[in-house]
Amino acid sequence: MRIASFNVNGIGARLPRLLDWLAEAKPDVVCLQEIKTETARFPFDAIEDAGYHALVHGQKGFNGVAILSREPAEEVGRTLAGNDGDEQSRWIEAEVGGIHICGLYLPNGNPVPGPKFDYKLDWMDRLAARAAALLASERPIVLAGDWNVCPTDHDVARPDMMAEDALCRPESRARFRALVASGWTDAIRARHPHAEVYTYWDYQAGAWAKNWGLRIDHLLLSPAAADRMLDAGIDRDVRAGERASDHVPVWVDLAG
DNA sequence: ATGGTCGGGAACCGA
Repeated sequence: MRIASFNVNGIGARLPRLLDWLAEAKPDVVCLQEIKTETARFPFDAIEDAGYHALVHGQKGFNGVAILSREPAEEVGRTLAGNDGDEQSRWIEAEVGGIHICGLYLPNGNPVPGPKFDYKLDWMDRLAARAAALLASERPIVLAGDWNVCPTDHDVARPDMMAEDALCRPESRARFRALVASGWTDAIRARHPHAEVYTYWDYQAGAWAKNWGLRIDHLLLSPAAADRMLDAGIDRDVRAGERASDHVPVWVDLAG
């Protein structure tokens, strides 16, 4: 069972690229981030024609997440507890094929310091609380998405340029590290412990051509899911396509 | 050197 995550950066502009990738990669489940559209405007017909069901938590213009799946998914929720005033569409949870899937789009948090960074750190604390509750279930769980956290300097091409960025700040990294230490497996890093792996290259300044990338899209596995991991990787070639997203898909294969 | 490039949606904001 292949479970993937892909920040498409606008489903409207990216639909042809997404359909190409679905046909080629044939994932069983895909968490999408930054669809940047209202739920009602999601291209359900095109996704269904491609063979996928869709659970969509949209938002006009910004954010927005979805879970695509070959077999129907049962939605569990679309809010991350802990802030009733949070209007941003960044979370969706579902059961698919015996796996508990959480699709997340973690706040960027720039500039630092400021209210956006405070929101990011608070969001990470809320995520940690939900993750702890899920972990206690001892079920196979995947936390999949754009985490907007670059876990270590090994995960960024130009750590000197990014040192003050919210994606690399110690406050962000400490929360990510604590989450992993609480019992989750960072699937990509577990399968590629020493390799240079990036999942995002900025549109600006020729970052792709210079391979100035970041690893910020992650798949965290509960122990029951990690026990079933066969492989994990990224589809790097997607970044080179016409009208590409600035992120590439990441995926994990679980036995069964 | 404070740029450089996208998407959404119609002037900028967010990344």
